[in-house]
Amino acid sequence: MDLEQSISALNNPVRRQILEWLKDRSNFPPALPGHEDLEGVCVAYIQEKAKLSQSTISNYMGLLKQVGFVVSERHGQWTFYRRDEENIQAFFAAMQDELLKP
Amino acid sequence: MDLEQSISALNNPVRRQILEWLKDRSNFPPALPGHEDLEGVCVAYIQEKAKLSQSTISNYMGLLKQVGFVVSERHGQWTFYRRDEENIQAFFAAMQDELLKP
DNA sequence: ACTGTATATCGAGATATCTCGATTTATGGA
DNA sequence: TCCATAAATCGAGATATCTCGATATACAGT
Repeated sequence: MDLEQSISALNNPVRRQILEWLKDRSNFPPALPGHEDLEGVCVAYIQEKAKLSQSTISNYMGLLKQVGFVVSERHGQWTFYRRDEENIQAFFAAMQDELLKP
Repeated sequence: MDLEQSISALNNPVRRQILEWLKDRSNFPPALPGHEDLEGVCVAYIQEKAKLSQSTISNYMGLLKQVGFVVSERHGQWTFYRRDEENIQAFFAAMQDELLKP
């Protein structure tokens, strides 16, 4: 749990927005045939919604993954990203521990 | 409550450290004669502890004030800063509202 | 093996943040 | 009024972040 990097990862409105979107799979288009039972969302769907370049979104997802806010799973040519609720909560716990009194 | 700016303000280890220090007045030297009953800590004390330049710390305190994490009170030539617990908690509430599921 | 699609990585220009020293402003005391 | 001290503001160089297009890699189907 690297607070420094975690805060940095959240210090960007699009990355925060992506984390919000990932709360609910239905924020994205339906899964392609064969992907129905896979958790997570592929990069292309996220990119389409965020309207930033593919490389930017891939980079963003890498950052979010690095600090543990999301996990990725590769299936064929697709990488599926989903939130890691436990780590997100751990971040809040650490943050509050540092910043809230006492 | 501007989340964007608030996160930005926290995206710096020294500023977070200052907020931690301000939890407890005893992290700083004793108040000067005449200041004993004033809440908060003057910029010079914070600067001394943070070991950064006067202008940097003044700037930092300005940022923290702008997002409401601290309030300032002027007494003579001194500006005393102290935490605004209510706003800090409001920040966490907003943050959790945006980032925690559901 | 070849082609096409999805993602990751690289390199770079534009923009923002960090931090400083110098200067300015505000205040208090002699 | 003049000087000293505390804090705020200004201007700038160094460093980091943002975001892109181009390229590389991984995989699937023909």
